[in-house]
Amino acid sequence: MENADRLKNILKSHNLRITDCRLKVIEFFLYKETALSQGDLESKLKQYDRVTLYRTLSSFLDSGILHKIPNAAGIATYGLCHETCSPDHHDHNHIHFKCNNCGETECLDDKSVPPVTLPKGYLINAVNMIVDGFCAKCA
Amino acid sequence: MENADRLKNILKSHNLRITDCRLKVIEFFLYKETALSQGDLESKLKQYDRVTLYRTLSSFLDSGILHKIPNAAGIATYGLCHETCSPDHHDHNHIHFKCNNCGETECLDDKSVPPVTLPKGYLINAVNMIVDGFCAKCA
DNA sequence: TATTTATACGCAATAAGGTTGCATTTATGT
DNA sequence: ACATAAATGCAACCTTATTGCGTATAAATA
Repeated sequence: MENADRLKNILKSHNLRITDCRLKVIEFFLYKETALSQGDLESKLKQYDRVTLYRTLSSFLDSGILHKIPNAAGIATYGLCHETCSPDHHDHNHIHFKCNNCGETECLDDKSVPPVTLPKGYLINAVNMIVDGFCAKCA
Repeated sequence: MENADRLKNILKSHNLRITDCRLKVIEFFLYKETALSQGDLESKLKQYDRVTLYRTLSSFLDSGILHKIPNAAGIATYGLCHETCSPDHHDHNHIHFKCNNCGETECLDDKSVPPVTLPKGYLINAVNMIVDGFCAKCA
């Protein structure tokens, strides 16, 4: 099946070994289309150890498959990167949206973050925008 | 001393009892002028129990003295609210800046978040912007 | 000012998230 | 098929987050 090949190619292109756990995690992200925390993975992929999932997320973060999404809850959440991201260069300019009803966080890939200026002397590395409210399904 | 009165008035105006711990916590926020986590408070205000500090932060959050600042680290951090904030209505439109060198997060009260538009069907409650890079001191 | 009472505090305990070390298993290059 | 570097699972530990409960105390009231 070509879908399986697609998943494998994502790993290959990021120089990661192909393992069941990694394939399942990527598949889950692609299926959900929302930001996920380690807890989300643990409850859905019970066949894998907490630590394995933790290290899977870490390796995906390092290799540019996932990016961390800031939130106020104090729980690390992750979103899928664009194809254009690599370990040394993340290129994210989209808005993150958190729904206060269903609790899901999603990457609005079509919505780019407006330019900002900072006070004199500040150097900008990256800009993150998190909007909360009600998503299209919950509004 | 009038400074003490200022601190007490902040508590009074938010309908909170005046206690040593609460005064010290507010004083610390005013002094630091940066966002703080519970861990920051614990290491500086060792005379109070962790739980007391935890509940102090909670009550300040509920009463509108503090607001939570999203971050990618997975640790809850808090910033002082404007005078205009109340329990039922937070009015924040400033940019948060996280320095990748000194690690401090600050509220750039003078810098307002640019307006954003979302896809059809979305309802916006609040917009949070976190910029990271190097602050004026570390650049 | 003394008394009452609702609230805050400190301690103990627990849950959950995050992280590391190590022995075993497995993916992949030869 | 074999060798080896990497991934996994388990145990363990640390930090942060959170609740219950008895005691202490701020502030309302008499």
